[in-house]
Amino acid sequence: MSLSYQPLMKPARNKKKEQEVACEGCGLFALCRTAGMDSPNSPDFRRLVKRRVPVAKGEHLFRPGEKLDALYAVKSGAIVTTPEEGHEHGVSGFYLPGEVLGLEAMADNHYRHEARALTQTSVCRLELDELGTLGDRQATFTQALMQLMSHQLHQEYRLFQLLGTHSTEQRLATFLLNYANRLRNNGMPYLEFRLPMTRRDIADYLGIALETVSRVLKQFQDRGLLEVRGKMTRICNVDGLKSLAIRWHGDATAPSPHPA
Amino acid sequence: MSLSYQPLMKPARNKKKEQEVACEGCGLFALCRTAGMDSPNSPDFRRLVKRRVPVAKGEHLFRPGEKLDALYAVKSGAIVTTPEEGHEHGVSGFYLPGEVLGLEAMADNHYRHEARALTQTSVCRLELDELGTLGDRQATFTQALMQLMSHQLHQEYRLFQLLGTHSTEQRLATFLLNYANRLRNNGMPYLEFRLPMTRRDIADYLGIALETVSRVLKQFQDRGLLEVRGKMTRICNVDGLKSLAIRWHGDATAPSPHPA
DNA sequence: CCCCTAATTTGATCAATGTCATGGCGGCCA
DNA sequence: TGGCCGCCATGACATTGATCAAATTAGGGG
Repeated sequence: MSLSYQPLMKPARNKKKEQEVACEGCGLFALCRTAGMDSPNSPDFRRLVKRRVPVAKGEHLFRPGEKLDALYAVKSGAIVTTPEEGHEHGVSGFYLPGEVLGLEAMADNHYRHEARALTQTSVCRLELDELGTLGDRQATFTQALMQLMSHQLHQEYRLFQLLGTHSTEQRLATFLLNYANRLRNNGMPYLEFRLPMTRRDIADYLGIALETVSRVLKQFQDRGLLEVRGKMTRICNVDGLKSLAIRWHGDATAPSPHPA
Repeated sequence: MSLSYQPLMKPARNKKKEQEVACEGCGLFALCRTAGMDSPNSPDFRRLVKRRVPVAKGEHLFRPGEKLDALYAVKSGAIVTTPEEGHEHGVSGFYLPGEVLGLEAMADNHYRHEARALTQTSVCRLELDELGTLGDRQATFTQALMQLMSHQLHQEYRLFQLLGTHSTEQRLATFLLNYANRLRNNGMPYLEFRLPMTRRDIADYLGIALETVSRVLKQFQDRGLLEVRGKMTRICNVDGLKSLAIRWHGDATAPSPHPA
């Protein structure tokens, strides 16, 4: 492997400009477009979609049991969700720029999870109350929403396999590749990045002990697959990692979070 | 515990009359109703919904990559699905009467899994090609479909937690309770039942070794929680099992597979 | 009813990984 | 800049559960 690497730096101390995903790469794009994105400043559209709403680190998007009022798409930063009741097994998902939260709430109009910002984050809010104003575009909208849901459903099935059945090494390798690919889907740097969540979050998400996360990362590093310094992470040997990861049906590339 | 139990019998040798779920308990009910169930013999409805299609044991409903043409609801019997590629980690889901298959295929109009009958089974087929004939009921239909998908999405999130993070004992206890509750939702006997899948299927589904399934079941039996004889299973101590299972948000009752 | 095959049970062994304990580092605030 | 607190790394140890091997049982077809 090439040795032109810079050493992994501490994350910049200054206000880092957060990478923001373009609308075209966002899971809500099909919905926004239907909702009138062609004229993003029209009153109709602005009522339906609140763009770039800032969410401070640690702040909540929604909590379990709250009434569903909007779907969210992460624009920059990251969101973590934890399941309803017990904090016992903490983390049900990480949401990166372009990814959509809230779909599972549509069954009964109440959010199921707690959604919290892992860092300074901005999101777009799609106001479901305002759907009535869509008129004859509503059918198209519903169609797009359904595809989005079906897609997310399928993602779940796959993650599901991941967690149930595999070694810690496989889980972590898959997690890292999946993470990298999701960054890449947004046109962000994906071989060197900051993992915004704690080791404990990762451990809970993958269903392993947090010490094991540390150890396996270290081991990956010793094998030259990775460089890790705290939350900063660089993937040095993609193929090596891929060979450890669970074959994600044919390649290790995560599909983009938006359908079609 | 009461001792009025009959010993667990071998499943009857004679053609057992399969328990069939009523339409009202079926996940497709909202869709069928919209599609014109009020006159179930009308040509329109009969074109849209094929009822009680028999599927022989081992026969396939669909295979990965096939074009999505219909949603299925299990009417009696059981279906197992296995993920697309590798038979390596075999089982992604079991579907009991009233439960719906195929939703995850709507993202790109191709089935993702292989769906196979575990026993003599009958299903209802909802023909998606015929949706055009719905006319102005289509919006209602789409709405119901979306709720169904959201619900299933949420189910996935929960299973997900189950598999990732818990001991074999917890997984198996949760699996059994979940199974029992799904039977109960259909008004079927739910404390004594036949598990139609093999130990290997269960093991793959839960992400543990098949020998472990045997051992833990044995151990449950020794503790008086269960009686097991081959595939026949009787839950003797529900509360005991519940105390072992993962707290399935507040109670161990599985929600019915259909929304609202 | 018997036989054959596949499913299941059971036992022995051991590697993987969780748990507990401790020390160090880093980020954040005054 | 210094100190504090929470996150992280690492070591020792315990335990779970996978693997390998083999005996037993069940059930479907002739």
